[in-house]
Amino acid sequence: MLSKAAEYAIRSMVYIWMMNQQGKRPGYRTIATEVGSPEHFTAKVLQTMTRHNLVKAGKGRGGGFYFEHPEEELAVFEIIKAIDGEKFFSSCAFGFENCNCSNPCPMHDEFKLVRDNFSEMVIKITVQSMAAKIMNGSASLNQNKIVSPSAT
Amino acid sequence: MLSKAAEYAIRSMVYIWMMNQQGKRPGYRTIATEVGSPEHFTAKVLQTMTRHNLVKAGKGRGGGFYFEHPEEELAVFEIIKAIDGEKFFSSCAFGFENCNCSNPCPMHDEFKLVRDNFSEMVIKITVQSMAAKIMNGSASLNQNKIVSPSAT
DNA sequence: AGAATTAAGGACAAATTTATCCACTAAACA
DNA sequence: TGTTTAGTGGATAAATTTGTCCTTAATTCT
Repeated sequence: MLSKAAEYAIRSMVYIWMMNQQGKRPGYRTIATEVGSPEHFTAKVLQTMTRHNLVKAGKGRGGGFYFEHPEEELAVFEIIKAIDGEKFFSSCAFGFENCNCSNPCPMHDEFKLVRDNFSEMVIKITVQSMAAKIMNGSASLNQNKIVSPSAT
Repeated sequence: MLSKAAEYAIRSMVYIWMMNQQGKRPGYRTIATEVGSPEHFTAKVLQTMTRHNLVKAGKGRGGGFYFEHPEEELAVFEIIKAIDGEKFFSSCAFGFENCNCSNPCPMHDEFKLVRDNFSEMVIKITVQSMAAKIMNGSASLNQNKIVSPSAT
């Protein structure tokens, strides 16, 4: 499971990208509200994003977050690495510090498959591909925003 | 990534099973030393195991931990569930509380594959299958116990 | 029964992650 | 230049996970 920080980062980045498409640069308050994350913690997480140059931040009036090159695909992989480092992609289910083929834990081979599977997934999924799903209605950005047709 | 508690639990259970095969019932002190986990925390983790009836504990002299039915395969799945609950098997990478096919997050389909992959893995891997690997030398129980042929 | 041994359980402490607050800086605009 | 707006960075707090300690209960052996 990803950390809360990583989850918020991913959601925020998708939201920023979508708003940029509409010519808007959302601030962290708006972002937090829209993706359903704690405001100040989201600000911190976005600082990490800007420090890693995954997104730009403009200060002052008319500022907010934006992608310098929105057409360049940004993989979830990069976001996770910026927040949590590489640990997800090299961790051992048995808890070995240095689990590898030459000194494997008893789950190494099998767990490596799962891990590599996960890596492939987060490399393949991008901010753009997620935004596309949200925009065509096949996925949502914020769970609290369910549009129930039979709501009272 | 699993919690430390889950990692220690898995390692401990394999160790207990292997010692039982030799007619021994290790105590938590021995277990902690042998699997390289913090002594008292390991005791706590083993309490969880006994409460879930995954292993038995005998008090007093000659006591220690043991499997009542060592021939019954015990999947890692059961150990993880006892420690961390089901969250690993239903969690959402995007952070949705209730992510499902009818209201999916933008990573749902892909992440579900990874998750199911992981579930299959931990159902397939058992205490016995891991012990077998350790006993035939194709895996180790404790990373610090590397037997280097060229050691000084 | 008494001593020794071993797990159980509760209280507590340290470390990490998650979350909040505030003073500061940079930018835009009047 | 001054005011407003918006991100930055440091300090702090709350919550959770990880780890320790100590007393009690159960069991065995003498």
